[in-house]
Amino acid sequence: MNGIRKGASRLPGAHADSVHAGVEGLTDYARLVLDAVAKIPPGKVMTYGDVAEFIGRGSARTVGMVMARHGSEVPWQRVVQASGRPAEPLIDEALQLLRAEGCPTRGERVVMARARWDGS
DNA sequence: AGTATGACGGTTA
DNA sequence: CTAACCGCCATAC
Repeated sequence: MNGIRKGASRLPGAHADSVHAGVEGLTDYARLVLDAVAKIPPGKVMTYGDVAEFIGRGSARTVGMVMARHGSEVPWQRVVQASGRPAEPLIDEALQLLRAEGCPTRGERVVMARARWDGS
């Protein structure tokens, strides 16, 4: 329904789409990602791909980009790779935080079968 | 308009 | 298990 998407209802002078950012200088997409991550319950995790699917936009890659820039504002440790392993530069700290909140782990990875959150 | 990049994911070897 | 490849898509330039 409705074809209008961009253009219109935009302040004159603004470039367009996601630029101009409303809060914290975040793009609309970044807000969707961070909002989703903030909803993951303690002890549970979502993969980058899960988040993209959950918000219906982007991909695992694009979610990773948002997390790299603004992840510090949310429970970033609850977003892991599909393998259950936290992203490269954060493995140790992420595992430490996850174990502290009761997330099941084995070695350097989260036991996805038990900790993966479906968004319910 | 295009090109390059990246806290990814899945497949194949 | 590791490594290479390709698809993915918002952003930056």
